[in-house]
Amino acid sequence: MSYKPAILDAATELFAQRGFKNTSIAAIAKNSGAAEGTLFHHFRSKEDIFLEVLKLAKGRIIHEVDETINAESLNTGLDHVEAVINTYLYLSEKLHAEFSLLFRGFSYEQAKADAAWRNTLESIYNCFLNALSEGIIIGQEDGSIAADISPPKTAMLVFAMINGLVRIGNSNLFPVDSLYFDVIKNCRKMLT
Amino acid sequence: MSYKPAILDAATELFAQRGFKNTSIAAIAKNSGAAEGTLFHHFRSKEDIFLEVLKLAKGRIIHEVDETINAESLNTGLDHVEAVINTYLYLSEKLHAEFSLLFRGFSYEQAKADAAWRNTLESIYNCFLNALSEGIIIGQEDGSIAADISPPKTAMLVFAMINGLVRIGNSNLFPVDSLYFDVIKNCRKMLT
DNA sequence: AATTCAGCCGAGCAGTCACTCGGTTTTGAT
DNA sequence: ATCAAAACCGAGTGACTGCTCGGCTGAATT
Repeated sequence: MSYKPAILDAATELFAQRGFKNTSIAAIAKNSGAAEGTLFHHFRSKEDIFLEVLKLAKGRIIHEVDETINAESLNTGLDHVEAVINTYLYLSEKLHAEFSLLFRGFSYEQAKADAAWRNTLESIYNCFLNALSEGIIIGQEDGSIAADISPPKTAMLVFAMINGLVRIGNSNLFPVDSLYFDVIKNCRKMLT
Repeated sequence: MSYKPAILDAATELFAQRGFKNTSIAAIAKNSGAAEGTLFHHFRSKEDIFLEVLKLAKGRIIHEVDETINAESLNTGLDHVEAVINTYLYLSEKLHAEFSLLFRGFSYEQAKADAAWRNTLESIYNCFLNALSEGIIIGQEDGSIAADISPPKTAMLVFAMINGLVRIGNSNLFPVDSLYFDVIKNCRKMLT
């Protein structure tokens, strides 16, 4: 048995809670049960650990999105879009640590200089953006969504709203749980 | 003359660009022209510097909002809401450093345990949220905005969208400048 | 039994950090 | 000119950091 999974689990939780700079190798070692030296047997550097953690998060998020959206029987394109929104809000709680990771600035700093980071982040965002965009196109074909809107642009605006809302909730300044129903209502207004 | 303003200027820029943990006292000293010891003559700690920087940002943002919104001659409540949105998008570029500060996680961590931090952040957010809310109420009275929506809830959703959009732009993953016009269009759909 | 090697350990290293402190210089009121 | 306070300086300190390295362990292979 290897400590690798335990290290990644501990690192996921700590990076999500405290961020990259505030998480020490010593803390990951302690929380995973491994010795400090063991971390560097499995990973090249602390940044390497974060990247692996982010890639795992990407896998989990994309897997859940595929699972949830494809499982539902969706009649119209509008239903499709609403299912994506609900999935995002649902996952922000179910995969709380993974989403918190995405709210940390460190990954975006890395993405500016490193393609591996950039690709991983883009994959996660595109997973939602493309699903929204496709839903809008389907809706425009079946008439449930207005024909005069741009699918990618509107997808980005819908995503900005739900992403912004969850981020505000994550900051603990204002409660946003009670707004989850209103999000759907307002998006419907934007789309029809 | 005191180095205090130069220190706050340098710190604002550095904290905005690199974040709290990645900005060293040495760097602030160098960029401001003061010696390290001088920083601790004017401020109790590095965190104290950030808090003062944040309070300055709060003052600048609130001042600009008052200036910009009150200067315009607004006919309807809907015009009022749109003016707030435009102001937010405009200020996110004009006060770029101050807004970047708000996209850094550090302040929100501090806000969890310290009322001074929490109050400062809440003031900035409420400055926009209240302006949006008031605009919606005026609009409901003059008929330019639908009567069946909740002003504070809808204000929060509009804010989540514009805040989310600017944050996505700030992350450098997707370009969002071309969406600024669509934001207004979609908000109008939500409100009427 | 012998060999091998991935996994594991933790003391130690070199570097960085926020902050202190004893002192000098500048300022401004009398 | 005197003097006290405020401003300023920068070498030094102790705590912490990511990471290395030489050696130990145990299971699999031959």
